[in-house]
Amino acid sequence: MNSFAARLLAWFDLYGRRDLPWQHPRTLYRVWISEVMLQQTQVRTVVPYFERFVARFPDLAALADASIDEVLALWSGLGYYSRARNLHRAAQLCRQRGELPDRFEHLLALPGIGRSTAGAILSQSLGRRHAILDGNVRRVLTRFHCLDGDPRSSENDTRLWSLAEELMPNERLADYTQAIMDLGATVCTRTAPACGGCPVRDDCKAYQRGLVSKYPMPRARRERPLRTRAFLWMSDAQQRVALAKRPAVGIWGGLFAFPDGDSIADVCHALRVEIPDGDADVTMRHEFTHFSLDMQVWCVRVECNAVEDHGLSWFTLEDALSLGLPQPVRRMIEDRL
DNA sequence: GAGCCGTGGGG
DNA sequence: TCCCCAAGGCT
Repeated sequence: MNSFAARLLAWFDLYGRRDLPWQHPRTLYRVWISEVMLQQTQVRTVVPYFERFVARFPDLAALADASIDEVLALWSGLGYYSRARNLHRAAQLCRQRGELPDRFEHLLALPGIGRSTAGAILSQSLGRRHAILDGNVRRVLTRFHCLDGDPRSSENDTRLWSLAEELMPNERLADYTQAIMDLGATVCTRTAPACGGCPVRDDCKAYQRGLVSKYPMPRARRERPLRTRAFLWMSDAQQRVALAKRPAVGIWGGLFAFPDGDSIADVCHALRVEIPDGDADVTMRHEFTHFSLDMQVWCVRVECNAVEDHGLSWFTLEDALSLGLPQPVRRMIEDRL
């Protein structure tokens, strides 16, 4: 075994994380769910979602047989909702077999599973020898080799994948995969890395050169445009709220939200509702990765039979909270309760 | 291949 | 307040 892997595994035996919920039991299905939830999402955020999800869908058949609305409801608040739709689709594709495929190429062919996630699933659940390249590994190896430039560039991407493959041992692959992620998450952190506790610092080029804080170099930054969108919160006499299911593609795909449009006049015209006077009753800024959204919300009282047949459904506020809702919509409804 | 897709937390 | 980005993948 190469010394990198040996030192990392020895460190893992002392300091690695072994109490994560998807490690007990560490089945193909549960690791799959966890890996998809963990895409671009921190462990702390995922844990409660994972617990609820596998309690409701304990196996692949349960997930495949569920409705997409129920799947999205359990995903509500976690973000990147195409992950939930892909998870559901993949479960249905594997429904007849009753289990996920255990071959890398077949796993990779499923929606929502890329090279890194396929490798993580097989190495962690079955101990197969596949590398991963997530944000943690990317940061660790970028420092270890002092890779210059944007760590997400295609050039560095190719380098990092081959480095990840080279450093991989031939045994204890489940532990190794967990170990290199744990190192990135707990020692080789983005800010204030704890190099004093790093098992491979003697061979780390950035540490040797005193340049740990310089790596990874900043990504090419792109500006975040501001968009404005009008939302209409309609209440009827029983305090119920009208929500529309959003199209599957685009932001908040498949979730329930207040009907929206470029302007409040557009929204009201489409619903044949009288346009309210004045400015929005509530304005809130919601931040996405690639744009900021000013949500302008007008609240109106209407008779529910006046706006039916426009793809809207009426819910009590309590019932609405059990739907798949965008987080800001959930917050607004919670505040009103 | 560059843009799209959520949300939360740290500094 | 603002910037960064986290167990990435899809188009």
